[in-house]
Amino acid sequence: MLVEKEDLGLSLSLSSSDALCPLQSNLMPPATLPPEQRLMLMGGIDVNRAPMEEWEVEDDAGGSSPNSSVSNASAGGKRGFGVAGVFVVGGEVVEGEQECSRGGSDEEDGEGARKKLRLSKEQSAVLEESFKEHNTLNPKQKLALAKQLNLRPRQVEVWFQNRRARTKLKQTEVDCEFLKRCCENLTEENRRLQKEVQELRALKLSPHFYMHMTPPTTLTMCPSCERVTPPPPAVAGEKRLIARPINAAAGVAPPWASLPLRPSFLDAPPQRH
DNA sequence: GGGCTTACATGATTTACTTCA
DNA sequence: CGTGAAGTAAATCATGTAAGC
Repeated sequence: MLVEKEDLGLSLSLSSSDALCPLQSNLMPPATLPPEQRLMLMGGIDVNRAPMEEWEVEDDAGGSSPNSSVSNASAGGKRGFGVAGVFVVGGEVVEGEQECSRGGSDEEDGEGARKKLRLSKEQSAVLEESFKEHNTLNPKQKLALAKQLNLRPRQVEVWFQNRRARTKLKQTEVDCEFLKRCCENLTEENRRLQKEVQELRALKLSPHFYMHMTPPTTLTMCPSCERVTPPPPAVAGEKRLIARPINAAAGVAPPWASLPLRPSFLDAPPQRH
């Protein structure tokens, strides 16, 4: 869904703008407005509305690890949880309680099958904002957010897990693109330098080479950057071999010049809490 | 216009691992 | 040091939606 890509700023396609701004991929603004179509489909109704009592009880420990399955939605079969409220089923608004279970389970096909929960625009926006502030949640924050959004803490937790995973995936693609471009530029640079070496060798074999060569004393090298400062401008008509900074010839930019800002792999690894 | 297929987005689950008390 | 709980990443599944035919 194209529009929802924008919602999360998580388009996995590597558009040129993505490649140019890799470090901002995590900071994409949340979508201000999802499509009207979606709004119509959702009917402006929060399909995930769940009674507060459910999660307030089930998340008593403040944590809901996927492995502590007794406390989460996977209890009782592969997945199953009741959601009371208003639902959109087959395009119709249905009111009441919906038994939510894995669609693939044997006993749940047909009308009783769980509709996939979709977070509302507002819920997604709040989660996005929260994710921008901190991409992990402590139990307190999780509970507060769940309460604010009328979701179960487990849903908030899952949302953050998925968001982290997909952000990382996106960043990995950006990093990959960065390295690819780096490789391409270095290959090009290598090709250019080899050509230059060939030309110099050809010149060296030429009998006039030393006559046209600038005395080495006119070249000064910066000790820090190891670049050679060119001598004063040549007299008009005079041809000289001039040492110059790499890539200064032919207006060739250095390999890194056209690359985006620091990719994520140059940053320090994230600290675990 | 409706049905079918396909691709994609995304919520949810499972498993393995790490950290910490 | 061994153990269990908690948290997370990674892989994967399942479902809803849009687009193309």
